[in-house]
Amino acid sequence: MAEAVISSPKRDHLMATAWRLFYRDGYRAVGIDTLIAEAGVAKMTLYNHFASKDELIIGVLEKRDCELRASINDQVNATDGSAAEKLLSVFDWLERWFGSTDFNGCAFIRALSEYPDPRHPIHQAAWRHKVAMQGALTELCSQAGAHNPAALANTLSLLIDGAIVAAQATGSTAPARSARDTAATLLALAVQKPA
Amino acid sequence: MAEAVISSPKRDHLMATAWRLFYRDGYRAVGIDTLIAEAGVAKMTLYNHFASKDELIIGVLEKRDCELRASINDQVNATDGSAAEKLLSVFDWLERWFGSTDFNGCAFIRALSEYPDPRHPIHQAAWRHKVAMQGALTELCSQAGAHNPAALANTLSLLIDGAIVAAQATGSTAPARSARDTAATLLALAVQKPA
DNA sequence: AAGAAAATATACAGACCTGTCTATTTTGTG
DNA sequence: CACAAAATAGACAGGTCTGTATATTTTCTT
Repeated sequence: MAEAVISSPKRDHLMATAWRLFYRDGYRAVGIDTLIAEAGVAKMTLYNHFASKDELIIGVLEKRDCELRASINDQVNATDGSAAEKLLSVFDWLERWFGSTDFNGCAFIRALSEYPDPRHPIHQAAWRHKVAMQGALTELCSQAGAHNPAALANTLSLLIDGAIVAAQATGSTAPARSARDTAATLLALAVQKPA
Repeated sequence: MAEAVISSPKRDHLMATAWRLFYRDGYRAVGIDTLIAEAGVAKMTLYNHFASKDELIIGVLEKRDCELRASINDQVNATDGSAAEKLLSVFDWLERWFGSTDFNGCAFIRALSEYPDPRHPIHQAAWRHKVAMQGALTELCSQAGAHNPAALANTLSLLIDGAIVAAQATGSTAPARSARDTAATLLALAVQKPA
């Protein structure tokens, strides 16, 4: 018995294919027929695992949210040195991401773009990811000794999202370096000064 | 004779309606039939003025690019005070924008999101806007006395785009304030120090 | 008022969209 | 082996999509 239904090979394979196509081409741009053809799966298999395309998109985003945060966490844990160095290593992670061959911007920013209505469940799923990321960043800022960790995390979030957009627009990894340098400056100020 | 075709009432009206719908709902989400119904115009009128939906989108983006830069320019010129204050007034402009009822994120970031292929003409039109904005920002940074105006403008761009994304995700104007505060700090450092 | 240009309504092509239904085959388990 | 669950192919419904064709009417200019 054990939980059942929560995971199955077909379902996982469907989610992996969906992620790849949605991230490459966009959510509205990829149709169900394209998706199942690429996954090599019958249409009813998809609709037995997901109630609708929107549910599939939300599932993909939630899975990506988990993986992303786990990956960043690994990077931080693998970084030796001070809490400040750990925090800044997030920007090294960014730089590697920007340089990867399939980098195509942030799936969550793109979801916000394609589903701008705040009441739309996909919009909300993307928003939840942003909140979770801010929370993780705040924790890192706190450990790095910032006097106002939430405020610093908030500002670093702006830098990160801005860098992602710039990297997507230009195809360069340089924005990660700019963001990292600025983050280092801001962190130094946030540790010494209360505001 | 005089130039002809470059502007006409129908064409302008079509572009205005297209802008409103595309910005509200997304580029792929709005169909031609919806568009012409909303504009109260025959389909052939649209296709006599624009070769395709993509051309219409590009036209809308280019018009928006002009208007946006003109609006920011007005804000800067209307701001009395030092060059630094003029530069920072861009963030006041942002805050007003975020607070406007029809704010829905950045049309260009959303275009990048929906048309991720760098070879796509819509993607390229959005990219051109980003370049133009950086140029204008660099000029302002230079006048404000930054030792490396391009570098500062680059960083401020990250803050601005990050703030736009955050404002879109949360529906709050607060990111403009965070970005402004950080910009003020960075500007002060960039004026006194060479790097 | 006459002729040219622009805009109109309408139908159409051909493709794609999400989601459902059914009947059959495969797969996994006791 | 036998039974049940899962996956399959394929058709189908009812829309929507972009773009074209055509024939008519309106608008502008001279």
